[in-house]
Amino acid sequence: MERDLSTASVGTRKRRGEGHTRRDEILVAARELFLRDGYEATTIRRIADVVGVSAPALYLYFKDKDAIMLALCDQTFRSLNEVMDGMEKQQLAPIERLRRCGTAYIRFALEHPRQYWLTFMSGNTPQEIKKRGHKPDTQSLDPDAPGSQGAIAFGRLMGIFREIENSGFALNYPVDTAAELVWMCLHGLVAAIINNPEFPWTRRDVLIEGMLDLAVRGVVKMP
Amino acid sequence: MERDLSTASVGTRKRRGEGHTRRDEILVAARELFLRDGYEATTIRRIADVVGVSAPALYLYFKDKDAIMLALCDQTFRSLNEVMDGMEKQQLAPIERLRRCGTAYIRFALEHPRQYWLTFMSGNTPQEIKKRGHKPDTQSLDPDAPGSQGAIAFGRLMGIFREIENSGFALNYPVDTAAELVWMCLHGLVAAIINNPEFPWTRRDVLIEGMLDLAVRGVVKMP
DNA sequence: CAGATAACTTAACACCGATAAGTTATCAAT
DNA sequence: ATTGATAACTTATCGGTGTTAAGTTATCTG
Repeated sequence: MERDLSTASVGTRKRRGEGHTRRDEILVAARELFLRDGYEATTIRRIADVVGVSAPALYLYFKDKDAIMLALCDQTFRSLNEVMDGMEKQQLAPIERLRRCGTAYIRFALEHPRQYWLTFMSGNTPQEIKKRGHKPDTQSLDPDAPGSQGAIAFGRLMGIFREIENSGFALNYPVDTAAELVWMCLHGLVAAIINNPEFPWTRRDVLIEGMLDLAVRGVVKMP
Repeated sequence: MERDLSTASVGTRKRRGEGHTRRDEILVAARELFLRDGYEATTIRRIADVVGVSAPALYLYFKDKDAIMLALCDQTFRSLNEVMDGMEKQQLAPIERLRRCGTAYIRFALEHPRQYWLTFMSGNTPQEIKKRGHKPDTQSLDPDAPGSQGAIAFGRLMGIFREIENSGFALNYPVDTAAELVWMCLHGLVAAIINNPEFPWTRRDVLIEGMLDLAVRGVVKMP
């Protein structure tokens, strides 16, 4: 019924050193299925079917189902970080940068709701992310450690607030508090939408713009 | 190892008209297990064990596992609504009422974090809650219909904004959008704290007060 | 050509939510 | 007091899940 996710050259066993290519095939298949059918409905066996391999074979490359999801999250957030990188290279007034980064953050979350849910809302967030403080020493994180990309993205958002402070804007709160409040606003928006996608929210773009206005206006003292 | 959730008089079959008491027993047991072990780890069989009946017996009282969850969510909402009711009886300036309701909401969430998580953040919220619209005509809802309590709670929030508008304040957004934005702010705050309790947040009371300020100031046009 | 071993498969386990079909206790009416 | 209906259950089972153990096969190295 949906056997169109077929991979080229099925039934072939990988040669000696080529296991990692199979790993990549698994990730490609898993991403497709997770996005199409959701986490619960995507089973190990189905992923294996698409790859063209038996179910236990996946355990050669991943510890368990969650590890596959985690790897996908990392890939996803890596791309968010690239977007943020691009934003950081542009020369912008810091407030404008905040708005754009906020928009990018929200957009990204809404475009990858499951990954966002898993890394920021599941409560199963790997401890490495949780314990690692914010003011997160972006440099000190191993960017290849699974689960670290989410923390890096988060840290980058926080960095913008330091920049705002350094460029002489008056804030209604200490930077830390301001950053936390604004992030909580953005997170609240995407969390609500992601968790209740069928809810008849008012127009999404209005909500996004409104929340950004509300957050910036609430935190930055406007002259 | 944890057989201390035992119900009094196990092994007894209910008399003819008393099925509903069994239903309540199931809900008590389910709540305890869901809160302690989470949604996935709480199985039909385990609930049945605690209640002291066989697993299929639960299907006499609930359509499926989600229906149990739905009933529990409703109970939680109901108690939140009772708190809100108390707030509505006091005569207050509408903006002050908004602030107090917000505070009550946050306090409720932080005092019952697991229940809050289960109801608002688990992602397992049954579909009936999701589908039910807001703009909910509070009167026209049957408060006993499963899933209606959430809509009632939301409707109450919108009512406050209508009240604010009627008493001569201008809003930056239509009432429904305003209500959504403010709720998202509050939800973002409690969601962040609940999900990352170990995170080195700045002072909690400052965050709460700050978020309320930010939300009210962002939505109500101040003269 | 002979191990060694990476890359797999088959079989199975313990569990899950859910259903079908049978059983038992309790009631109302005779 | 007996009967019959039926509410309140139980047992057996289904098709599925994630995961593991143990065996197989193909490829590379010496």
